[in-house]
Amino acid sequence: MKKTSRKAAVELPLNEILAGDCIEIMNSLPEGSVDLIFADPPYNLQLKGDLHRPDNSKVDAVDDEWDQFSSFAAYDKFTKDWLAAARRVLKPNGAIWVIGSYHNIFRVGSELQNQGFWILNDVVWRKSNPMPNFRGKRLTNAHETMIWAGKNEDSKCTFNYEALKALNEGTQMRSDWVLPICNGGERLKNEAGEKAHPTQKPESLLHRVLVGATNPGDVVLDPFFGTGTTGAVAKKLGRDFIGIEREEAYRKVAAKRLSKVRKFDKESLMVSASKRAQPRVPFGQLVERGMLLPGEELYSMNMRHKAKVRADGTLVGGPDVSGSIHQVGAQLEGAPSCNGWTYWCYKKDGKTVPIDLLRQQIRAEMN
Amino acid sequence: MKKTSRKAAVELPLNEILAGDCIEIMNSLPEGSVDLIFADPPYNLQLKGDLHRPDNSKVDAVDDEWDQFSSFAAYDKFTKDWLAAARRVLKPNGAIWVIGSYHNIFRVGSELQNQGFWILNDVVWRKSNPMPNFRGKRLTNAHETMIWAGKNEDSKCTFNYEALKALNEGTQMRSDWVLPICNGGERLKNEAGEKAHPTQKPESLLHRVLVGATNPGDVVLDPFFGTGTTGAVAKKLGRDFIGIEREEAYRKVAAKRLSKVRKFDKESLMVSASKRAQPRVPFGQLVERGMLLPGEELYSMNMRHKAKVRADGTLVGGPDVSGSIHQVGAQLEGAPSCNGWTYWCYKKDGKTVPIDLLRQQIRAEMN
DNA sequence: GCCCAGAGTGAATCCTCCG
DNA sequence: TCGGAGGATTCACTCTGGG
Repeated sequence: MKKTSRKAAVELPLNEILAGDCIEIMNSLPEGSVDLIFADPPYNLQLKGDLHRPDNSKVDAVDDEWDQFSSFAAYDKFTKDWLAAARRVLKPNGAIWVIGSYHNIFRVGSELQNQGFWILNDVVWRKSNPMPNFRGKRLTNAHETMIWAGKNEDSKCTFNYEALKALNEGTQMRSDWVLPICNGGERLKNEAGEKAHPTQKPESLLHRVLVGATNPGDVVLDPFFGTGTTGAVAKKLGRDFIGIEREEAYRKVAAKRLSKVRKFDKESLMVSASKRAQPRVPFGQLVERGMLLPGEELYSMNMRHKAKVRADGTLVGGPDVSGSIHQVGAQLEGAPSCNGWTYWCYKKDGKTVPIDLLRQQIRAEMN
Repeated sequence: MKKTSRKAAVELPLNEILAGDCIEIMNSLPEGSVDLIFADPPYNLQLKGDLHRPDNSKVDAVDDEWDQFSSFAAYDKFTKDWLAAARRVLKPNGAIWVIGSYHNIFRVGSELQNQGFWILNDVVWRKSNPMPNFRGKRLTNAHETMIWAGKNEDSKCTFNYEALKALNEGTQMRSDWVLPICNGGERLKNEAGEKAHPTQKPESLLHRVLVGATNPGDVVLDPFFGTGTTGAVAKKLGRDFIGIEREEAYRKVAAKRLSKVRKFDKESLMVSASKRAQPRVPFGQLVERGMLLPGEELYSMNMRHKAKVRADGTLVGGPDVSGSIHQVGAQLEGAPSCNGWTYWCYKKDGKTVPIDLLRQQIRAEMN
């Protein structure tokens, strides 16, 4: 761990719910100290009158005071201010996720781009059990949109490709996620038995976000903490969280919820890693260690080319064709690049085997 | 039919492809004369270097001159101008559909709202066969977003609720549509056998839009006509169209295409109706949804082996034994393959129950 | 004519370390 | 900071050609 991050960690109020306005509080936190922000800002819903189901029961609409904005201009100013404060507390390689609906997400997305955030993906949360459209005047509003953006164009954001691929049973995770809405036992109730928050997000959604975009020990900030879904999942997954919430009622519910959450054991938090994380093995080492001999011939995967190993770990593939395993492979194939480890094979007991097997052998010994 | 609409219909250049800049041409058309606009504007992709597939083949990038803008400001001005012209030609109860990706859709959506359009839904086109993310650095970009908006807040826009419900096998049409991308025989080629347009949209998509948002005899305008998918589907469905296209090559391809289209040609309908598949449930979803917890132990059917669940939906069955439920099962049994769904059980109230039960639960929810 | 293996391809903001 | 080299990375579908 680097000294700077250790220092920041000491100053940060970790695993707490901070009371107050998120813009003021974020501005009071040290600059560049947070790995990830997950934000579920007010949606600026402009509902006209009450909405009734066909049986005349009233739909419990999102009409709380905090969700009323007089105009797009006011909402835009609010968005601009909290995004700027959020950007300030992010580490240079930090990222942000914002969730919204068509009422607000276009304003948010535009402002993200205006401030220099770099959009990595927009992600659709496809609700498997949405509320139907009772009036039959529109399509069933069955999804919400999340924007995933880096602090800058060149931010090296965390992306656990292999872990998300594993979550999706071996094929790349797509930008559309099918997950149920939060209800049943997971949906928090207040003392009166009503839902404690109008837009509580499901933990499954946050699980995927945090597994994919953070590592254990990372600091995750949620400026609109609500009932604390972000904090609950962060705690379970061994990430630190900072929650900011203005409403006392929500803070109370969230605090109670978090006190009951336990972290998963360490082994289960390990996640499938990519090859990129493994130590580099120079091809020359195979020759030095006698696994391949100078003068020995290698064959291309497709058996169309061959090349000879030299004592210094380079290959010769013909007149004027020599260099690293990658360079010679690329040159023979007329390709811009080539992974020599998977391209070249050697003869072993009459069979042709990729040289990558020898690298794996060395890597195994290193553990 | 009202007198005004009869008059406008006479003056309008119906079922033609107009050559030139869409802003100028729209401004030359009579005000308030069009029922629906479908627009597929440039996305402003801002691609940098080349991209290669893992097999070293080069991805044919969308690098056409018409998609180049010098800045967000330039793109915003373009958006503002064409949307204003579009709004002028719309009837008071007219509506617009705009399709885009995260590169441009937030700019478009904001400007729609700024000009007074009233968003009715955002609709996600979930591609059943998208291009993967070849470098494994992001999520597969598997969807595009359409915005459906009325000219005003109080526009009475056409919405054929029952027709869409029928297209969706009797249940309300949702805001996410699963449809394949345009390829195969539908994809138009030029004389050289290359794709005639880099971003041709599938007819199935337009079929749903026009069935849901127009009536026979309505006038549909497409200011970025391209190869004329909007016109082709409009003609099949007995709607009138107005196409505007700047590039002569596209106009020629579109004209040829349209000459072959016959009214009530039902091909595109078949595609959208027939696309139904048993949803795949990844094991990882059981973990995300908290049906199984990271750290929890699973037991083999025969009770000879056990394994621990990890946060990314993989199992650990011992040192150097980890991977999917299927892989770990196969490895522990020394078998070439294994159906993890029926092989693994979990403890529930003291009894061991196959995890497949949990999958069935999820599938049941999806219907 | 049928089947199967292999090649081709799609709106994409797609690498990282070391010197 | 920049340039060069190492080397990691793909899903669903269509079409073509050979047997």
